[in-house]
Amino acid sequence: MYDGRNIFTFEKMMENILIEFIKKVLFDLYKESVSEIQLQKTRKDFEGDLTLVVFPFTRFSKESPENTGAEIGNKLLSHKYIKKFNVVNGFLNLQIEEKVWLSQFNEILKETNFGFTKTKDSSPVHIVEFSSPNTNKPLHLGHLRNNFLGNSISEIIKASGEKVKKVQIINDRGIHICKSMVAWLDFGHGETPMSTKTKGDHFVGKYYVKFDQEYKKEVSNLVESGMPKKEAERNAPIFLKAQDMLLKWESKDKEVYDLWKKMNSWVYEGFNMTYKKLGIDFDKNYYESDTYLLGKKVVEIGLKKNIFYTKDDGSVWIDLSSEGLDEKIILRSDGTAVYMTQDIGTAINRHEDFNFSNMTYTVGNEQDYHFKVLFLILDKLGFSWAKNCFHLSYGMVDLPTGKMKSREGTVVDADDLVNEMIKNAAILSSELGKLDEVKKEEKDLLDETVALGALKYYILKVDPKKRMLFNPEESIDFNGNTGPFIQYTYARIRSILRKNNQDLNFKKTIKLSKREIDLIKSILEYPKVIQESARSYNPALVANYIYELVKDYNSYYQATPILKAKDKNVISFRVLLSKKVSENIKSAMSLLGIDVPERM
RNA sequence: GGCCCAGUAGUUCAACUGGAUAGAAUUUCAGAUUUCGGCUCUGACGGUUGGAGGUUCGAAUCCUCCCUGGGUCACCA
Repeated sequence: MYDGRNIFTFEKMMENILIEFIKKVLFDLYKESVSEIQLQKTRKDFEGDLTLVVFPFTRFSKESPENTGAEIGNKLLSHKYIKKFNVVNGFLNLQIEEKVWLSQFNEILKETNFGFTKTKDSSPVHIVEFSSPNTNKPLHLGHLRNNFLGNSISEIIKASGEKVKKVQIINDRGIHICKSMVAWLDFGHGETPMSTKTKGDHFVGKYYVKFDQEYKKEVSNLVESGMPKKEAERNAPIFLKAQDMLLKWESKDKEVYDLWKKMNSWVYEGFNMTYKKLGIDFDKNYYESDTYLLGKKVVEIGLKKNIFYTKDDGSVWIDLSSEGLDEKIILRSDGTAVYMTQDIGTAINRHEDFNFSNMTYTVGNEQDYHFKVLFLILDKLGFSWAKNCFHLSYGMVDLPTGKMKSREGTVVDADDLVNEMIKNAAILSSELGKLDEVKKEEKDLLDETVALGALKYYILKVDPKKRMLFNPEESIDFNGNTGPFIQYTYARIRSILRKNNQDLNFKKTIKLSKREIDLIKSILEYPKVIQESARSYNPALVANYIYELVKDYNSYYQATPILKAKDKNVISFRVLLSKKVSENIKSAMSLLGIDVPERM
């Protein structure tokens, strides 16, 4: 779906030119028309830029891979871009003329948003759903992976040339909210987030926990007085109160509704603080309390098309057994909507809102089955866009102690974690003492930038599909493959740029070192990384890319004087090269939702 | 139990989607600055890619069967 765009990627351009030439050479040599040519980047430990795999040609060359490679290599030398070649184990490594790299570097110097594909009016709209919290408790570590992923993939898809709308569906209704409400009425004595100086979502979360405690107490009391456990669980007074409250809510009982609004507003206030700190925003929020009624629409469509059927008790179902799945309920016998109903409704609603061509749901992999069914149903209902819906399914976040379990109190709270990280960043930066003359507010901001950089990078560098381990001790480590390591490299380049006070012009006669060619090659890879990362819904590719780039640069920096180089021409080139690296770092980090500091 | 996903250095992650001698980080050890920011750089140690077969020029990657861990199969979301 990303085909057909004019993407400025050096590799692609190069490949197109060379592949045609290679085909011609092959035909001249062996009278064979080969359609598939594998041209890849040369691995670092070999000499060369691009590598042609020659094994497939031995079939008709009737020669050893080595001889075949040499034969082809000799012919390719006549191409003006090709300087040298070598053959190792049947891999033909081609070395590109230096001036090609230099002229490419000159090209991208003119680019302002290098790597990004501009969106046009005609660009497709892509909806990305993420976050989607419940309003009965604050965000935790799992939400952080969700938010970082969703936000990052949105930015990446945007950079790849699509229009992106970030949305979330807020689960603001249901029995879980009623539990918090009941507990607050019974035990809250009218206290509020303001009166207790508590963040709203934590405040409401406290009562959700309180409910659970009371509920357990009541259940065990009932069991002690002789009631069977199951019965006790259904008849605990506080539980009955919550159920009653849900019914009142659904009938829009004014008192209940007002309370619900009040408590939700506390939660939203808390969420907004967290989102703001995380640097995350949405183009549109959907609320379950608005969308749960959409189910009716869905049911009508489905019944009319004979895709759904009604059981005797009035519940509505779909039979997916012919697809290897099972029967799935669409509407309860009492006419209320289930999760699936409302998801179908919401999807339709969103298509009406945005006329999107793609929609991506960022939701944990425990819901793989749900989305498989959802997309299948949408398809059966005849929505052509159903095939462009995608579940960005990500693995769970584990702790060194194992799984996060709310019952065992091992859930890592998002706000706590972020604050902890900021504290650590502050300690570390004061130890280093490089910012002693910087103002307090600026320092605080910096600690936040570094802390969030560490956290986001730590989480985003791993493949979303994979379950990951969150080690609190390692996450505050700022050495090695970490966000702050990258930020530091950026700050160091910025420091050079501040110090340089000459005009930046260099002659094309300049001689490039191997490290410089490698850096130029790395810079040129960026557009491809964006496309690849968008196509595979994988921000980790961007993270890996930055890390490689930064490692290469640090190594270069260590070995090469920049401002202290021999002549102005060389200084100019090296400063510009550094500048371009810093721009790529900043740009790529922004795709991960990470800021980079001028100094740290 | 059926279905789905994962298993790679001690640990945490990579591997350009079937290509070369499986790479980084971390840990441990040994080194580097009369130089632009040492949160830096260079090197060493560390692997039967869970196991067994198969496919082919070539497998961590594809197929089959096991083993291990997780998820999911609700008129919950």
